[in-house]
Amino acid sequence: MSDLVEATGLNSASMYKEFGNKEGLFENALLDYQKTRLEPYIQILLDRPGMQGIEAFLNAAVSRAESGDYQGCLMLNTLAEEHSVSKAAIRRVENFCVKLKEALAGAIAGAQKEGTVPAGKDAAVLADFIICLMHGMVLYGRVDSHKPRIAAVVAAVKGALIA
Amino acid sequence: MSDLVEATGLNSASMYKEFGNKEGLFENALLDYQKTRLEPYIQILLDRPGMQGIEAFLNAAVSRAESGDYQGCLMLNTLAEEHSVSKAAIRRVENFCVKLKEALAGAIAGAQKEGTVPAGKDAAVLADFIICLMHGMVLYGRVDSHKPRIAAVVAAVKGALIA
DNA sequence: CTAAAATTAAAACGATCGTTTTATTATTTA
DNA sequence: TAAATAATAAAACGATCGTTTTAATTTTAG
Repeated sequence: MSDLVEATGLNSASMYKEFGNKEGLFENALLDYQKTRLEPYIQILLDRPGMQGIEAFLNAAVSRAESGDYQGCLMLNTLAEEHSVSKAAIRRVENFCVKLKEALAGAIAGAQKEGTVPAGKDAAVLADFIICLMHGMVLYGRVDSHKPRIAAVVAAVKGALIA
Repeated sequence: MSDLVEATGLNSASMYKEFGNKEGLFENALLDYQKTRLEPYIQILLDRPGMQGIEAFLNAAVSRAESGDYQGCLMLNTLAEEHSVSKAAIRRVENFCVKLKEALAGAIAGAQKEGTVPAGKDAAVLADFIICLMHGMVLYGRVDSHKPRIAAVVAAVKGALIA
């Protein structure tokens, strides 16, 4: 909170009046982050539910992670530090993951209708696989710069989809 | 520290005498965890550097994660909560990941000599891919029970290896 | 312009945390 | 057994943290 007071120039009393407490403020920030930063990526999948949308989604996520000012994903960092955030914040992460998984599974199902993904595959399993890899990139990416790894991982995702 | 005093029945002064401070104690615990809990899995890869060893490694990791008393991996949870542990602890995680990656890449190279993995693949990239997925399972597994997912992810790993 | 409401700065609060100290008790060593 | 060493319980420390209060200042409304 003292960091926020310093960084925002706001008064602590003002923030407590607006958000109730530290947890409320964080939950509010996390929701805003989801709506403004993350849901546009989901929208790509909803707008183009097929292989084209999936590729656009992956490319957008990758170029985001590769951009110079990328500081990490607030949503997944919240999950990583699960035990020091509120239950409501974790529920928000879960809610987001479900949303993403549904959008991805829908796009994969669309790709199956197009014929770009084999019909025999389970779209939900593939979606989980992709999300699992994205989580892995967040966590394993902390070990050292994951930038050289991203391309290989994306290639693996596409390979898993079409193989 | 107060939790440890309660849980161990030891005196705080004794712990400070033995380990210096909280960080030192944690680093010691993490090293012990690596040596006793994690390195046996690496040893599987070193003992049998081929597809057989890789499968044994994956099966061991999976059955560990699926066992009822599994509480999560201290090594990867340390990475997840990066900002609240010491730099030395993070260095330990990095050191471990490098060790694991080398063992995995060596086993994959062995599998390539056997012919069970296509010779054209980059063993280091495949190793990174597997480790990335394991990290993902740790993090994404927090969203809800990942047990139903594990089998699918392992299948994806094997598919990526032999495809 | 004046009164009410909101915002601010700054201090203070109680709680917790990592750590140290003190005095006592148990263990080892010679 | 006596002396030295180690371990213990318990209190106390300074620092930090989330939060509230107080009093002054600014903004808004009538």
